[in-house]
Amino acid sequence: MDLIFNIDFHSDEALYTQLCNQIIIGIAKETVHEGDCLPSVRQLAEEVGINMHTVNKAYTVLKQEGFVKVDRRRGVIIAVNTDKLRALAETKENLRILLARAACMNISREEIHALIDEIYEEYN
Amino acid sequence: MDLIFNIDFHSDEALYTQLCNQIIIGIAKETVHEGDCLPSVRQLAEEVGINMHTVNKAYTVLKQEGFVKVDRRRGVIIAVNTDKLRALAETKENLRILLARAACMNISREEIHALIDEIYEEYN
DNA sequence: TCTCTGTTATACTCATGTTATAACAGAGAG
DNA sequence: CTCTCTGTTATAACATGAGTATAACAGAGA
Repeated sequence: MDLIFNIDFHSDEALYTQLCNQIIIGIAKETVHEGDCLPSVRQLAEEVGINMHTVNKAYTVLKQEGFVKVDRRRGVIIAVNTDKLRALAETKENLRILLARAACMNISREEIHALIDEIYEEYN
Repeated sequence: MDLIFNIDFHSDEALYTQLCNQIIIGIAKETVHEGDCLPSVRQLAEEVGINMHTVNKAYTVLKQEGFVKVDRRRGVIIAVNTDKLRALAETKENLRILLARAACMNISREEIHALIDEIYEEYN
């Protein structure tokens, strides 16, 4: 299956951030796999109706964060560069504020665990 | 114990967002409780060395998100307005992208559950 | 050579974050 | 009533970032 991009122009999330997130979710759901090519910047820009530079920014961020790399011959390809210690630290910091909000709203630890399982089911 | 604000002027997070997060974490950790007063906008601005309007924006956001309310006599006080269904939905959506990143970096479901428990321990 | 990659440069518009100065209404204290 | 404290509002200025636009470049494959 191929990646389908769904851009919300009225969202407060930046367009390039939406692209990044959807690609990352695609990797997690195994819609795309290690070594797969992503559309060229011009192609994807045309497809979703945005500027080439916005797509390029998304790819640049994904490259810096270690999700893709550039192959002169094939373009941008999925290549996850695992820095697990750093990823664990970042995940924990992001969870800290997310769980604080949840705790304030009376969401229990058990409800969070349940949500985690539900989402991991989505990722097979 | 009182809230201690730690502002990072070099962060890419907006100053008012940092204030919001630290207050929310303070509520979750029970450093501040329902009914407690927050510093006045001018007081807090002076304390952390930023503009009054930046503090005011943080308070306005917290009010809109249902963490505080304004009492004409006492100022801004902690008052969590629970909209649990909405909170659950938002939490799940935020977890989705966070877990996708984690999954890409080979962080297992069990490791996430462990992180959750570690953080909830911080919140007693 | 032609055409496709990503990349770089420049420039413009627009929204947002932050600061600054100022003023206003409501409420408590003297 | 006056003084002083609240939050709130208005206006203006500036820097930064997001997004677009047009254009050009080097590398690689056909």
